Amino acid sequence: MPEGHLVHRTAREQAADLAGCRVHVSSPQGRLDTEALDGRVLSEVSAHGKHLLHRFEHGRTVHVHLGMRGLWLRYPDPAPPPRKGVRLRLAGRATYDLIAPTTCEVLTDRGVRELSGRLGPDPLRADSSAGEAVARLRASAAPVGAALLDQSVWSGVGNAWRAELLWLARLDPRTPAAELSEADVHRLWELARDFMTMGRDAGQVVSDAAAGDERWVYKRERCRSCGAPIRVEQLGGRTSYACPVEQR
DNA sequence: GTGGCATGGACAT
DNA sequence: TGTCCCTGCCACA
Repeated sequence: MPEGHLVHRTAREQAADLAGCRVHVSSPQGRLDTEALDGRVLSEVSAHGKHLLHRFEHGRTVHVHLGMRGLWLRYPDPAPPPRKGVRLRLAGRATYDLIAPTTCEVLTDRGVRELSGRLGPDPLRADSSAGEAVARLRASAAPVGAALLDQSVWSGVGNAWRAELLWLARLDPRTPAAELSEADVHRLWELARDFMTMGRDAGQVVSDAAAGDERWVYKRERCRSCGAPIRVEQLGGRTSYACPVEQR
C-alpha cells in the first residue's frame, strides 16, 4: 500500500491535524521511548520517498517507515483507546495510531540528514533536482526496472509505480539504465513527477488521468493498451510487469 | 476460517 | 536467501 505518493499524502493530512500543536505522544505498545517528545510542539510533517518525518520544535524528529504491512489509523476526537499493538499514538487536533511499521524511531537533526543522504531525489519533493535524478539513474549498473526500486537512486517509487511509469515511458524494464539516453531518463523523471503528483492527490496510483482506477500493465494479464499478454518476471527482487510489444 | 501473497526494507545468515 | 514487522486482502475450503 504505501508507496511514496501515499506517504506524501499522509504527511499533508497529518500536518493539517498536528502541526503547530502540542502533541501528546505515547507508545501504548511500549516499544518507543516517547518521553522526550510528549507535550512538545510538532512543527512540521514531511516525506522523503517512503519515509515520514515528524519534526518537533526542540530538534527531535520521529522517523516512520511503514514497510509493507504498516498503517496509520486516524480518529477524530475523542479517540477510542488504542487497539492492541499500537506502536505510536500522536494526539493533536485529531489522533493517529501507528500499527506494524518497519521503522519508528526518534532522530536528531544529524540523523535526519544521514537518512536524507541515503535517499535519492524524490519526484514529489520540490527540492529535488531533475539533473541529479537523471544522472543518478544513468549511473546505475542495474536494469532500469531494478534501478527504479533502489531508493538511493530515486526515492518513493515502488513496484506499482515502476510498472506503470516504465509503460508510460515505453521502456523495457530489462534495459540497462546506463544505456538509456539522457532524454529518455528525463522524460521518465517528468512522468514520475506528474503522475505521482496526481496519485498523491487521488490517494492511489494514477497512470491514466482519464481512468484513475485502471492500470496499463501492473498485475494485469494483458496490456490495457494493446491486449498483448503481460510479461511477468522477477526484477530487482520483486515481480515486474511489462508489455512485451510496447516496451522495447 | 485459513493460508498465501504483497504497493518494503533491514538484518542475519 | 530467509525472516521479521501485533496487516490486509483475496481465493479457497
